[in-house]
Amino acid sequence: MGEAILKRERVRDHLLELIETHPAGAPIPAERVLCQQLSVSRPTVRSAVEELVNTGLLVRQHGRGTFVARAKITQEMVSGTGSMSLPQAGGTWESRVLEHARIPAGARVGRRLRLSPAAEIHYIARLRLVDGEPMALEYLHVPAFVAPGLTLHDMESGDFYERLREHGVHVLEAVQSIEPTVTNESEAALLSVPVLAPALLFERLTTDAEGRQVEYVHSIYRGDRYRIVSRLTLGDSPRNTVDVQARVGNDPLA
Amino acid sequence: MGEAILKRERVRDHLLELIETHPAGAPIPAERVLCQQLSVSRPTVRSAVEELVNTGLLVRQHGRGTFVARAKITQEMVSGTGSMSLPQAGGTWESRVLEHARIPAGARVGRRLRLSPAAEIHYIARLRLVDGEPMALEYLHVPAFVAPGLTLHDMESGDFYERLREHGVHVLEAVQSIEPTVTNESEAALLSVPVLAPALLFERLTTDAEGRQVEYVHSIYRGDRYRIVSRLTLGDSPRNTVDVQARVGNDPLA
DNA sequence: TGTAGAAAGTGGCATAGACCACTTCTCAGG
DNA sequence: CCTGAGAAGTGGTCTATGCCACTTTCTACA
Repeated sequence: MGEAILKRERVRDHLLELIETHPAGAPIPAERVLCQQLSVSRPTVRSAVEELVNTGLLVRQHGRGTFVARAKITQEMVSGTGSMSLPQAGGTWESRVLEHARIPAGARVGRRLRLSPAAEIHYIARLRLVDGEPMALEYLHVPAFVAPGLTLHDMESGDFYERLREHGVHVLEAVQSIEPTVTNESEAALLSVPVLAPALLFERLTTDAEGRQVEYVHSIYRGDRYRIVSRLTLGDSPRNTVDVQARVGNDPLA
Repeated sequence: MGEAILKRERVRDHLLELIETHPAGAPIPAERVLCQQLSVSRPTVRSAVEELVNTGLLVRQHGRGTFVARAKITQEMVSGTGSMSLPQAGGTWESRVLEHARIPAGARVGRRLRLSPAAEIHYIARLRLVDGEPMALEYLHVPAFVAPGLTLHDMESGDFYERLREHGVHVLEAVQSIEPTVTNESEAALLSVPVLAPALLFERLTTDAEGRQVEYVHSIYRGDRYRIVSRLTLGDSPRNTVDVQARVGNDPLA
């Protein structure tokens, strides 16, 4: 086991050296070149490269080449107490509303929001993009009583939480669940990734100072672009933060 | 894009059907058989199977065959307030102590525990196994003042938190960070997985009722065996839970 | 009757080659 | 000077084939 008998491992180790000695965004030799250098076949090289692409260390681009993945950017999604900012990474975020309706909560959402299934809620599904590239799907559910006159524009704009505060709703946040998952067909289509691509699912239940559930969010984030770090720090100053480390953009060059 | 032109995708879809129609643990046709049935080459079949193995839907066993992965078992790791149980999944857990010492906290750990770098702590590194199979690495750091007379046996046994309570330390728990990572060389060796295998890293900082940090834990869990679901529920009854969904054992049969 | 060994079936690794799709660059023609 | 066509280079997919390693089963011998 000590020696690297497998050619595939030998190739992988060679690639790891290249990755360590090259700056982010630098190209590595073409697959056919690596074949000659290491005296292995192309499928073997491709297999090794694929492994490192899956772990996020390399990036492949069709007619261009293979590159060392760029460093990840840390962004803060939720910060401080009672104030929330929308996730923003090193790029231009925009939202595209896919669906918007005022509907009964239903069993699943009603249970989470502690409403009867017949209670009315605002429902909005939106696609979030960075620099025009799909990044996440968000499904928001807000009880109608929280914001009776909520408009589409209110939910679309980043000022949603400020609007709530104007209504006397002081939000406290609870990240309820974060888990790795894979995309289903519709999610894959909307996010422009393959079916079964790794993704991150989170459910967030937002509570106000009086213990009322004021928002339930269900999100699917592209796993090839995001890493989740969830922090809950108790102690002197209560504070919840969720950092999303994102690698943004297809351009491997700085 | 609508049609499945790629053979690889056709094979994958066929496999997904098999997975849905077969119970967990059931074998799927041999690779060479699938080649004939679907009129594709073996590398193509292998590529599709590999994708589903990576996403955890299939399990391969060398001389035996390929099987539908068994359902995941949900286990509760932390439950209730002020009481903590060690993670236990559908199997026999045991701990193997790798290292144990009373040492200065150092800069990194000291900062987390709010101690001076020179302050003494108990340090213990242990390997956790399920049914004899390595599952996780845990690195515990406990300030010496919390439990002056702490013995190796205390830390090894599951009664650690009860022991603390006897000392008048009422623990409150905060899951600080959960993130996907990959194994480095030493971790891979200890966990019996390949280098760069997917893994879950968490850091846990335990705080008592007076706001003192009483424990800092740094853990590496095998990503091929675990899924993390972190829950923080505010509301009527404050309660933190962390569920670990584990698939245990190599035996795909019930 | 019991056991050792062969045989068959499985996944694991690797090769050589072909063709396609996409990107970039170059160079000739306007 | 600009533009467009083509060449060259890249990764993407697939085939056909061979051999190895591991597991299970069955057979033949003691």
